[in-house]
Amino acid sequence: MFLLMHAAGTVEKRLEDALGTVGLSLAKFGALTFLVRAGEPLSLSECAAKMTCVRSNITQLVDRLETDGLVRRVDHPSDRRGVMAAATPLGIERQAAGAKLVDELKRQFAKTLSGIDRSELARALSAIK
Amino acid sequence: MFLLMHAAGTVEKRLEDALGTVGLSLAKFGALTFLVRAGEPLSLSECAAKMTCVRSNITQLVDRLETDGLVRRVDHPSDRRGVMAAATPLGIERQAAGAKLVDELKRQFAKTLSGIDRSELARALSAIK
DNA sequence: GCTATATTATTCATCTATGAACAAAAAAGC
DNA sequence: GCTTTTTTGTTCATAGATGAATAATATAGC
Repeated sequence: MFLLMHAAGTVEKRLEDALGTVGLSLAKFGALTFLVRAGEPLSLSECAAKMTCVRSNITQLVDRLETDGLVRRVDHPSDRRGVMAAATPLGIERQAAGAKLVDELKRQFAKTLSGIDRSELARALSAIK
Repeated sequence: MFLLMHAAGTVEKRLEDALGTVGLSLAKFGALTFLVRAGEPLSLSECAAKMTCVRSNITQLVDRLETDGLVRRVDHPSDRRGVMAAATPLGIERQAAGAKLVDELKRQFAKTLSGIDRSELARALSAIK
């Protein structure tokens, strides 16, 4: 159990370190990826739902992304309460750079697990609910 | 890779929830466990080293544990800079309660993985460095 | 149509974690 | 012995996450 948590922590740290070289954190990269993939502005509530976190977290995350110039807030067209977030061109670019690094890590990760039955591993991890 | 992180997150949340019922967090339980097992006051630097975290983190964690009455600070006998932390009787009690819950979760965890070759899983997770 | 209830984003307080800067004290170097 | 360096704990700023409380606006109920 603790081995699992430790392994995940190691992977997470690697991800953070890699993303750090392009000025991103895992949280920022995650949010940015959702926005880029959506291709259109998403309401902050949608973001929170998709990223399974609390709305106040998104508020702050978008604050930081906006400060970085990677995301901008847009008024919701029909709901005056609503605020939407959209990736800026710089945000799209940065996300792509991050995705490249993440893919590279995925390859390394697969290599590390070369001697292992990966579908079995996936089955084990999926069983944890 | 993300499956691994997600599984770990799930386990962690379960741990936090369980420990929450006795007024502990994973961080507090971890620190408390070190202190209880040591059986004697440990310097904050030792704590940081053993828990592989930064000293300022320990300062704050011990602050909170002290507020909870689970730990108390003791002057270092020979080094006037030094501060040591010791578990209080209440801290020892609380740690035991937490340990019980953690053991229960371990059992559940093992059960969840009943159809799986656990030594193989351990090997896979250990390979991640 | 107007009131009661929901939802939306924000703010605030808290927890956990990191790293930089700092003051006090110990250890090394000479 | 006295200076330099290192170590020790704290504080502060920052990031990330949660949950409670709040104000503004939508939506439901009647």
